[in-house]
Amino acid sequence: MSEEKKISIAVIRRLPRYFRYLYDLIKLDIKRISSKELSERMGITASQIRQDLNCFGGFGQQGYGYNVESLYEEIGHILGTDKRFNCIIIGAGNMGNALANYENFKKRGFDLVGIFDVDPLKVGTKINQIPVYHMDELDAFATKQKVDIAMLTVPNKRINDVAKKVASLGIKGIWNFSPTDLRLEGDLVIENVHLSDSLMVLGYRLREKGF
Amino acid sequence: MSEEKKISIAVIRRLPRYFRYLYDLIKLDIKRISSKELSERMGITASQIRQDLNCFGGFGQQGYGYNVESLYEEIGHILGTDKRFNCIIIGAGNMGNALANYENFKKRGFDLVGIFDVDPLKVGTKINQIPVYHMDELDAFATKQKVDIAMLTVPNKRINDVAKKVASLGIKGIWNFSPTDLRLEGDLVIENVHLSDSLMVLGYRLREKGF
DNA sequence: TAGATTGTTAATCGATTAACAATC
DNA sequence: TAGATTGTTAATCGATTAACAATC
Repeated sequence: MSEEKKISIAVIRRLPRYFRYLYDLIKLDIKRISSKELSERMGITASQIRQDLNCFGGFGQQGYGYNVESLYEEIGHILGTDKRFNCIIIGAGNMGNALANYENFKKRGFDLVGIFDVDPLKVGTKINQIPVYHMDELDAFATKQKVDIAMLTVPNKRINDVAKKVASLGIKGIWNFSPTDLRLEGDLVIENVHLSDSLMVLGYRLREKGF
Repeated sequence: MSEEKKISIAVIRRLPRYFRYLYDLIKLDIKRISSKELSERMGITASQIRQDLNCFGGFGQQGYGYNVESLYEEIGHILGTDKRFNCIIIGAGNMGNALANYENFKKRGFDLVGIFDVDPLKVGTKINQIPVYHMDELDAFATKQKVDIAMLTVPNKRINDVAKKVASLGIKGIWNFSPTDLRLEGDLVIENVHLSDSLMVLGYRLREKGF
């Protein structure tokens, strides 16, 4: 009966940022850091850093601060960079291409195992050494090989059908690049990357400032 | 001495989402909608919708609800979809390519006017009919033509220099695709799209659920 | 007019910040 | 030991939700 306190999504979304800053500190050969110093670098409060980290454990030491290397490893462990996920990309257009060529994902534990599209010109080719299959082959593929995450870069009008298909195959994670908010049965985990939304907010903030 | 109440960023970030849902309603030929109905579609509370919209004005009518078409236009106006921004892409790699081919941006008021890279094989070509210039030409380009937004898809190690350059040219908006958090002098507006962060959060949430 | 639904104020909730005792 | 800085509790702040009078 684990009595875990639920960690808020706001905290979780800050973890990759801590992870990045700690990595930079390692490269700068900095061995230890206080919440105060880190707060100045990151532009957040020291209080928030200590609160956030204490959701997961007492990684620091009074009077000393945090050991950069081991804190980096702890956060990496929390984020699961030591675990591996099998990923597929559905939609071999420009965005799918960009994702397939993004080398960092593998480093973070995300292995691209297949790319799917309906275009006969693309099917049978490879992108960054990963084969492009026809969508019709997805069922068989997902049966043979465990797929954890589907990265969806299909045209907006196809997104709902594709997402439904993905869910039906038991794939639990969706990284959605279409502007549509997916609403699916079951306990899937969906992360949206709404690029247009981000750009429109940029536009709003620019005009708000009078530019 | 305008006594405007400051609108929180949380509200602003929800606007594009309202905008999308209203567009869908128009396509469904729905003429009016109450905050209650909309809340059910969007999976948020009716209270929040009414609070959000009232930051900008009383767009509804008691006993009736909101006129879909005119609310869509109001939010579009707030988001500035009727204004135009000149944009450049710096970094003609896979992600730059994907952005250059993203047709939706123009529809939302964002005009791509140039692409910049340092690769001599790319300079002189066109991507989606937009010329690729050498980075050395950026100064002259920005002098001749007003540039509002720079979309940065350069390798991480070059991001700080490129951002500094962009800022020095008086470009006020940065859409940053590198994992680095930019810290710049002056009153720039920066929107970050940290893809790896998003993917790592997806990984965390998957493991949290036991997948 | 009666019913519906907004606009808006008040209550609640959660997240951030401040403070400080614990302790290295 | 004295100084520094954490871990953690308490206070504050802001965002979300509830409630309801205003009004179409």
